Amino acid sequence: MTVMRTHERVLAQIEADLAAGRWALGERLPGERALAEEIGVSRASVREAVRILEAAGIVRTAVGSGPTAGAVVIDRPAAGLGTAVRLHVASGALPVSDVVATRVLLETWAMREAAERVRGGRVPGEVGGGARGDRARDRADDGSPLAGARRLLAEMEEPGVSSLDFIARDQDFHLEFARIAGNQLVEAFMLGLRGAIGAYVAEGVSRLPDWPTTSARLRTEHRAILEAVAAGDGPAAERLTREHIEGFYAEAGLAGGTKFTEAGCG
Amino acid sequence: MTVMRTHERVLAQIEADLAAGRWALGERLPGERALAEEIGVSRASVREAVRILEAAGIVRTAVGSGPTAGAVVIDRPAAGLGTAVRLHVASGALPVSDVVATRVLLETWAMREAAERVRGGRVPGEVGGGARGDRARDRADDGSPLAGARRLLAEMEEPGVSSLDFIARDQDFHLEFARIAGNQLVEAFMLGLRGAIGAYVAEGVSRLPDWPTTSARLRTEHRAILEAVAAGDGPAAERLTREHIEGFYAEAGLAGGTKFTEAGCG
DNA sequence: GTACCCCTGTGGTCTGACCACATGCGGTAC
DNA sequence: GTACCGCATGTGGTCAGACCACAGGGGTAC
Repeated sequence: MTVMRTHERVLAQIEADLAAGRWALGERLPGERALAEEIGVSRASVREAVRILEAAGIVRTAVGSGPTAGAVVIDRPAAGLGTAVRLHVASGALPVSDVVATRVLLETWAMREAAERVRGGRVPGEVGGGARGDRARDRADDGSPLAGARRLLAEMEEPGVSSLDFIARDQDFHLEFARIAGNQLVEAFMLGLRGAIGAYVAEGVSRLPDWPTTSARLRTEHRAILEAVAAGDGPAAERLTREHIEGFYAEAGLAGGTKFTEAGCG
Repeated sequence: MTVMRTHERVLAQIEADLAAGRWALGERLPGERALAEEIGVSRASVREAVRILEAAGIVRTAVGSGPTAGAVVIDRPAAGLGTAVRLHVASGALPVSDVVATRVLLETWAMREAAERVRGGRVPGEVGGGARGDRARDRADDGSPLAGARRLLAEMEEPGVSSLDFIARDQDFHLEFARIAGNQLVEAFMLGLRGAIGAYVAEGVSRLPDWPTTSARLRTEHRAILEAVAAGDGPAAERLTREHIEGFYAEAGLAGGTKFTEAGCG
């Protein structure tokens, strides 16, 4: 039995308190000084534990005074997953192709699941996942679970939209179906992967020979995917999504979908 | 533009150096004091950055002297992913049911991909993934890519094997196919999920009414999966795996997720 | 040649201090 | 009574310096 380091003891204590429900989402942890005295360690050790919590997306810290200051319990699993993936890609041990292949795997699953849920009427509500609050979801809900996706699609089809704006809407479009699929972990992981390979995607876009043509094709594919989901056709949604993503990465020069195609997942 | 905090600057600097290949796998970072002076910050800030790297599975730290001491660059993405998932489950924002569903998703993909790769003869080598070294893989290689899986299967079928040993072999059995599938990120994520819900699985096993009967069924299912992979039958491997995992969680009372969360976190 | 011991460098931890910041209270001017 | 202003307060952020335990390696005594 090895002796725990001090910051590990602090982390374990906080984790246990979290599991016991000591703090709800949005509530504040005690101050670093108070926490240090409570556990009987130095403030530096508490800070190291808080750093890990922050990197994992469990808390966010802010200076100052008032209810928004201090270490607030949040829920951003994507932050932690994305950080870990990004660092491993940077260290060179994790190939980008594996990251892309994993993204394809998750996205195709999410799209198929979303279609099945639309058909079965089991679409989660807007706030069903709790106060995730990663971004304002202020779309006007016309009653359809696909209203958000349709709005993003319309924004992507506006004339004169920049490639950066297009990519951002594109990613939100994909993420919207992950939300509909109703698995928070998959949604978070997709968001994390997106952050980890965002730089590579942007670089790939800059190398595209003809962006207007590419974006037009992407718009057509998006609409086909949306209609497949709306029709509840899971297999079609999955196939279209796989072709959509692999086609983009192939055109952008990021080989990664090839292996997946050969695997015949679909 | 917000000003980066000091430990974030340190982390960004180290990440850039990692991406530039300043340190290879197994090499040591400069000492904390040297790093602090090099970047022009205090040692405390360097330590906070190192904590994040350590939690992400990028480095491991050790005291003392010699080549093994200090912050050594490693490659354990599962550590970071598992930590983040585990903390979010502890905070109550991430339902165990989502974690289980994600595990099913990844495992069925890996099993299908493994089958396709076996058929195509594209099985990665033993050390293809680099010095991950999560566990000794000392099986005698008889030339078949499934030798490791067969050995684990044989160990699970030995008379008198304890339930804990069985579960450990079971998880290694599943992980073996993730390795064959050749996606390091999927393999790492499966390992991380396993760590995050390991305690819940152990508890579920203890509640099983009849372990000998259950384990006998699991052995039969394992053998069927192995043969499907060996035959290169991806769809069959995927179907058998899904039934295998979902059947186990259902029998262990974890299918609902909600009930299980109450049992584990209450 | 061997066994021992101390020197050195590592991370681990603590203490105490100061800073920047955001809030909210209380005083003040009108 | 109201509106405004400024400082007290508590927060995280950062730093400097110190001491400790630990593991290795080289020098020394035999």
